[in-house]
Amino acid sequence: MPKPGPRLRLVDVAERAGVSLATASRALAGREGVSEEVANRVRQVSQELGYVANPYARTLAGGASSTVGLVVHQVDDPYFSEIAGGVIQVAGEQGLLVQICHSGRDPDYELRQLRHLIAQRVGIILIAGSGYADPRVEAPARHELSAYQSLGGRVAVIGRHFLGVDAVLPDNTAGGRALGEHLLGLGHRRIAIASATGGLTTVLDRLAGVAEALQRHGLAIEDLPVVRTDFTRDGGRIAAEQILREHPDTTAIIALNDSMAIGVLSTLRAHRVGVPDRISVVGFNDVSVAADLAPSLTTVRLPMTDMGRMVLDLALKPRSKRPRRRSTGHALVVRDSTGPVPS
Amino acid sequence: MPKPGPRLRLVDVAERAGVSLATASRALAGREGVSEEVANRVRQVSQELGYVANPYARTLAGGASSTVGLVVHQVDDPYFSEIAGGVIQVAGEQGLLVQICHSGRDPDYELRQLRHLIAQRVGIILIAGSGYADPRVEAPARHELSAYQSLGGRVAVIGRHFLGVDAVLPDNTAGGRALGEHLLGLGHRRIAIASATGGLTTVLDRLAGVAEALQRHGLAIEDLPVVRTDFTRDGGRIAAEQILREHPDTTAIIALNDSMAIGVLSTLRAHRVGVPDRISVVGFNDVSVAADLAPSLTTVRLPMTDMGRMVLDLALKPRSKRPRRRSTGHALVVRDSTGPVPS
DNA sequence: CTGAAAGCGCTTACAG
DNA sequence: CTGAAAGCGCTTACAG
Repeated sequence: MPKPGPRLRLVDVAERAGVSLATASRALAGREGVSEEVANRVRQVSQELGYVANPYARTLAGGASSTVGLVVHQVDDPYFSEIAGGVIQVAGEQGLLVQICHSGRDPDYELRQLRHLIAQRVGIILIAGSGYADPRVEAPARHELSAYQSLGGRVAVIGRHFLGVDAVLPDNTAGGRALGEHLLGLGHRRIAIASATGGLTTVLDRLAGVAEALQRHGLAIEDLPVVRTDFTRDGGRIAAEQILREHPDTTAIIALNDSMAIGVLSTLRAHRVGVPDRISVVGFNDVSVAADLAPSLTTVRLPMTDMGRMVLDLALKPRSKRPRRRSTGHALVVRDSTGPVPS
Repeated sequence: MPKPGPRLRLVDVAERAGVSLATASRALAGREGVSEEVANRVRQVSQELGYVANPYARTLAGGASSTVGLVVHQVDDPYFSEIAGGVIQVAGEQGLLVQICHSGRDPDYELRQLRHLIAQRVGIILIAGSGYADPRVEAPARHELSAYQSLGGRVAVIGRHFLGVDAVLPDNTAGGRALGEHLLGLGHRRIAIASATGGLTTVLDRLAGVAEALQRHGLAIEDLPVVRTDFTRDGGRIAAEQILREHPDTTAIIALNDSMAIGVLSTLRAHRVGVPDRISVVGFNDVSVAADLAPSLTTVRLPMTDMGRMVLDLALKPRSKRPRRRSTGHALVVRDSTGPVPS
């Protein structure tokens, strides 16, 4: 493994500016106790020389760590890559670097990644993946992160976690309700749900929203087929196959995210089932390709890029007494994959 | 910005193992000059205590930097997010952390990111975006990187660059040829090309491949309409609109990547132009959604995830006298978006 | 407001 | 094979 080489140091800047190391350090850090005049001179010299502090030395000496660790389930899932895009934007504006790692939707692996990030002394940790419905699953991570925070680390998450930290909360329940209302409004009653494993709060919340909508129409979600696979296109395919097989009279399928919806559409196409003529399909998230599918996908839009920006913004604020919460808002986007129930 | 807190230090491990700091350091680094017995004891103690070296101290002291910087045009472009996925996999296996930054397809911005990465003293720099056809565009980056390498940094890239570094070369020309042959074999002659700006080597190489195929059939690419927009869905839409307007007799459209092809398909659908009945469409890359479009997309598959793995593998090897080159291979994937020329 | 000095936690010549 | 010591490039009390 290579090592970084010699470069311009702070002493060089200090010498050129005719001040001591300490003064140069204070001037560049923008700390108090340096006359405006001297501070300006130092900054100017630093500029001219193109000085950039060695982050290893700075951090070791007790200064700020300028890197943020971002944990996603999988970067090549568009939901996460859009979030990552938002995080990277803000980081770029702030001169921070973003380290991305995968959790692979596995709490143990995620814990290991967290520990690695902490051991690497990143200054900020962002978790973008869904929380787990069972608080015990997150207990080890919670402890790890609270120790990290008590040492000055900052943590913020996307989704409903049991981590006791600042959070950006996607409008999952309201979005689920909107989807349910939309389909019910079109007359659908035989609705099937392509869901991911029940262990995730994202899944529970979206389902809860759907259940609310059903309830208003005197229906119970318990009476609907809910097929649990996972949040991928393959998961959607498997779910659709099962729904077609076991519930052939289904007129609408709610996929709990767009990837699954894509898999559902693909399977329906393979079976020559017309969408939305025979079955309407909805997704969740509005990943950018959703508009370009055929038929284009009715879904709930979550502002993923903004969510990425928001979560880093939260972490950039000093820690508050009680965890902050920010809701994302959502929008039902009606496209061509839904239509009135076939008569 | 938070600072990392106190943690287990190497002295603690050394004390517990009853050896000096120096010996402990050598033992854990696996260097020579420590008896097997002592080394094992130190490693064991380190394990038990869960010691992880402070990377800032280690790097500052002249040790290895264990972070790799990855520059992509845009993480939320599936081509790049799949590559990033591969890089992150290998990094995870090696205990390395990956810092991702955007170049935004802007050479100046890219240069700034590169400088930032170098200033941050990452040990490895990976560039995933296309090279520029004009070597002068990359000259500043080339100088920056060669200084970086002479100080021990490692660099590897994906694509045809003028950077004098190890490279993974996507099979762009051969892929373009395959696409051309496929369409020509189906009888198409009035082929239009939805291309990105000519400044990128990726574009030139893919076009060169198409040109070769045409030539074998006695045709010249100069006689075909080549619309230059950019490598996005919107670029594809704009190109398709222009092609429909100015070359209404076109029977096949080659989009130079899948994102553009998605835009092309979307526009053709909006105009109720049958695919492939009236116009065949092909893309390039085979991003995962390509198989799920309607109609599913005929395209050239590039092993993006593997490319990510390969490029980091290259960088992990010691620098060689002359830059290494690895070709990726490709595969023509024929799906439903192409068919015989309409009679 | 400014500077000399200690210290952050490692690695690596330099002695032995 | 092993250890004492210097040094990496910063920041931050501590004096003045």
